[in-house]
Amino acid sequence: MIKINESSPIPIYQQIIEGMQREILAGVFAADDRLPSIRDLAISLKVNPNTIARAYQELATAGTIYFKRGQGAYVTAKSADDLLEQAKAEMAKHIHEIIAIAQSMNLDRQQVRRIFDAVLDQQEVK
Amino acid sequence: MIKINESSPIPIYQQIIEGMQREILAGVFAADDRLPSIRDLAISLKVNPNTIARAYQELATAGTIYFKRGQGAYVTAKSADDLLEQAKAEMAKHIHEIIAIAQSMNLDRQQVRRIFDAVLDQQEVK
DNA sequence: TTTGGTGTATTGCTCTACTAATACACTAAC
DNA sequence: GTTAGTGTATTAGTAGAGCAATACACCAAA
Repeated sequence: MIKINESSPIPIYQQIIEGMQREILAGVFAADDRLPSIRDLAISLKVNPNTIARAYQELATAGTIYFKRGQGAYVTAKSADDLLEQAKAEMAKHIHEIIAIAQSMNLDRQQVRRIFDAVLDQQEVK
Repeated sequence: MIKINESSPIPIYQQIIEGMQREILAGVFAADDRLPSIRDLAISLKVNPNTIARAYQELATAGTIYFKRGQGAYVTAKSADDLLEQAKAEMAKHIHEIIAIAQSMNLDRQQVRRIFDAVLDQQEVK
C-alpha cells in the first residue's frame, strides 16, 4: 500500500508514481492486472482524483500502464523490464551530471572513478 | 564574461553563481581579487542589483568570496580548493541518487559499477 | 435505455520562488 | 562633513506548480 507523506517536498502525484512503480516491480501488480480506479485510490489516499489522474497519466505516457476506456488502468506487459530500463536511464542522467562537474574541474576519468568508488564503499550496497 | 540565459529555467542568480565559480576556477579572478560591484554587474548583465546580491550572498555563505564593508566583494584565498571540495560534494549527491535507484531495483554494487563504467566509456572523458 | 462505474476537463485557490523598484545605511576618500 | 561609492532591507509584482471542487463525457452491464 502506498503511503503519502503530506509534509514531504516531493509532490503527492510524484509519490504516487514512485509508489506504483515500486509495487509493480515488487509484483503487487503483475502484467495486465487492473490498478485501483482513480476514484478509489483518491479516496483511500485522501487526495483529489485529479492528483491520482495526473500520476496515472504520467505512468501511461511512460508506457508503464495503459487505459481501457471506461474500465480502468492496467499494467503494461513488459513494464517491469521497462522500469528497469527507465531506472538505468535515470542513473545515466546522474552520471552525466557527474561527468559535467568533473570536466569543469578538469578531473580525469580515473579520479572520477575513485570518487565514485569511495562513495559506493561508504554506502554498504549489497 | 558571464552570460545570462533569460529563457533558461535555471534562475538568474544561480547562473551568476555558477558563472562566478567558473571564472574563479579559470583564474579570471584570483585570490583576494575584487569582484565587480553589485551595481556594476547588475548594469552590465541588465539585471536587478538584488539578484546579483543574492548570488554574491550565497557565494559568501559558501566561503567562496567575502565582503569588505563599503568596498566590495573579494575572492577567498582558498576558494579554488574549496570549489573542488564542493564539486566533490555535488558529485556525491548524484552518486547517492544513483544508489537509491539501484536499491529500489535490487541491483548490487557490481551491477551499479558496470552501468557507471558503461556510461563513462561512452563519454570519452579524458 | 438506464445505471453505476470509468477517466477527463474547467476553474480557481494557495503557496512558493524569483525578480524588480525603491529607499536605506554604511564606508572611504577627499 | 560632503560625496560617491559600497552592500542591504522593504515591499510588491509575476509566474508557475500543485491541488481540490465541481461538472462533464464516455463505456459496459444489466
